[in-house]
Parts: sequence; structure tokens; C-alpha cells
Amino acid sequence: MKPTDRLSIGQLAERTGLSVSAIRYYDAQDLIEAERNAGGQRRFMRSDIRRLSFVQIMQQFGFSIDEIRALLQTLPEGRTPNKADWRQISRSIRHHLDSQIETLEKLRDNLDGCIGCGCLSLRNCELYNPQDRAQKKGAGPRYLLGDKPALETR
Amino acid sequence: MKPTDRLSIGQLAERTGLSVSAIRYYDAQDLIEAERNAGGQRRFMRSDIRRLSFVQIMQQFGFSIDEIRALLQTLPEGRTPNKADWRQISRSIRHHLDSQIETLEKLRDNLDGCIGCGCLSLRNCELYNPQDRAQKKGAGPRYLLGDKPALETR
DNA sequence: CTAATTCCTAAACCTAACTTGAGGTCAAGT
DNA sequence: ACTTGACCTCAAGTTAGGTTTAGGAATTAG
Repeated sequence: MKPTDRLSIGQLAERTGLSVSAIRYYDAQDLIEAERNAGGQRRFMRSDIRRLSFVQIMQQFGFSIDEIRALLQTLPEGRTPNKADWRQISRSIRHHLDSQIETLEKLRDNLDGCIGCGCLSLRNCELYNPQDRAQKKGAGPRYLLGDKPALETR
Repeated sequence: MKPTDRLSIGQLAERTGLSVSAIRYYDAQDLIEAERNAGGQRRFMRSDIRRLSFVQIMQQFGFSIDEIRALLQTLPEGRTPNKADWRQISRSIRHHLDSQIETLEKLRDNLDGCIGCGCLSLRNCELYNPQDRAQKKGAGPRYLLGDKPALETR
């Protein structure tokens, strides 16, 4: 198999673990671009395996198709993407990832102290939502999400 | 406001930051139970603020409505949930959370070494997908997802 | 050459988690 | 009493990310 060989959609599906229909969908969503052969069938470059791997990974990270397309579009049009290009993408991903992890850790750490103690069960947990004062700050379960009462300044 | 007071759906919405329609939806999905007044309007207990906060938090964690309902149903029917009840719920949540965090961290750590170096850009990155040998292992972007080549046994 | 695969498009369908709209009722203030 | 705003139900619509189906055309194996 020469590097000039093109892959059919079925082959690409096998290599990426995606379904054929998903790849067509990604094509329609402009995440990949396919050449067409004489008979109108899609032909993909081998580098599309990596491109689709990237798509799958980003989905794991919680990125939407739109966001992934945006990331991919920062790649250069004509030329081969270089280290700097990927580093650029990598930076925004790390950012997103770090904040996701931070949120989860914050939630987890509060979980033991707050849900674990039975806060949510009844009327009088000072820690979770003292005297219902939380309402003054607006809506939502603020304390568990990082906007904690002064008490627990740890 | 006495502890015996009940909240209207609008008041509950204000206190939780949820929309009225979302609360009706959760009611229909049996995440909360509403009493009805003489005129047929929903009346909620103040503890439902916490219940809905819990729902919102669990959604942040990536739990589906079905999963949240299951968690809530482990709470006792007649009696007030106690420490042990919540600790029980807390345990399954931590489990879920820890693995979520672990996955994200693994992905993040591989990101710098792998995407950051330009692996996805072209043909010859031994680390990412040496000689395309990855195909033997089945589908998907395995290496970045934890199934790394022997090289990097760190 | 023929049969079995694979591929094509377009349109419909699917699930989750809600929102919106229509048509009507209830509650609160004056 | 009246008006306004909050509520009610039920059905349909919405978005994301695909899958399924129908009816054909192209490719590949023998």
C-alpha cells in the first residue's frame, strides 16, 4: 500500500472504528473533505485516519462538532500543519481540559463534606445552604459549585 | 416563612435557577413529587430546592435523568434519609467522578506529548501510531486513550 | 460476465432534555 | 368585579449527533 493510495469510506471506518454513516455525517459537517473517484465514491487520504482520531478524542473531551470544526479550521489550508499549528490547537484544548478537571475536582471535594454528611436530606445544614441565604446570590446550587459560604475558607 | 409553607413552581424556579418548564419536566420524569392545591397547582416542599440542586449537580457530573432518578430512588420511601443513605449515594458518585477525572487527566497528559508534537499532522510519528500497526488492535484512537505502545511505559 | 459487496443520496427516524404554543384556569391586587 | 400575571395540560417543536431505509449505481471476486 503506497502512501498515495486512497481509502474508501468502508476502509476508513475500519481504521477509525467509526461507522460509515458517521463518517458521511462528518463529511457533511465539514470535519473532513473527501475526494471523489470517477464513479462518485468518496476517497480519503490516509491522514484522514488521524484527523478522525482527533475528532473522536475531542468528543471525549466534551467538544461539540462545531467546536471541533473550529479547531480544525485553524489548521493551514494549503500547507502541511506544523508543530506550531498543533501546539496552537493543543493550547486551547489544554485550557478547556484543565478547567473541566478543576470543576470536577472541586465538585468531588465538596461531595464528601456536603452530600456525604446528609446536607441534602433535611432542613438544617449550615454548610450547604445556611438559612436559605443562597437565594440572595441568584439561582442554582452555588455552594457546591465553588461559591462557598465564608465559613469554610479552606 | 414557616417551614410548613409550600412553594409554587415559580418560586421553586427562582430558588433553583431552573426554568418552570424544566421543573414540570422533572416532575413528569419523577425526579420530584409535587402536591397539588385546591386549584390543581403544584406546591413544593422547601426540601425540593435541595433535591433539585442535587439534580443539577449530578447533571454537571454527567449523569442522565435516568441515572439520577435511580440514585434518588435509593433514598428511603417513608422516612427521612439519614447520613448512611447519603453516604451510600455519595459513594457511587465518587466512583463515577474519580474515573471521569482519571480519564480526563490521562487524555490531558498524552495531549502534550502527542498532539503537541504534531503527531496528528503527518505520516511519521512513531509514538502516535507506529507504521499504522494500531489497526491490529481494532478501531479507534487507542494510544491517546490509554492503550499506549510498549515504548512509553511510564 | 455475473453475483455479491460496497457505495451513493435524500429523507425519515431516533434519544435526551427540554422549550414553545395553544387554549384554558387560578390567584392576587384594586 | 375585573384585570393581570402565574399556572395548568397536552401536543408539537428543537438541537445534537447520528442511524435507518429506500432505491440506485459502482466495484470487486470468481
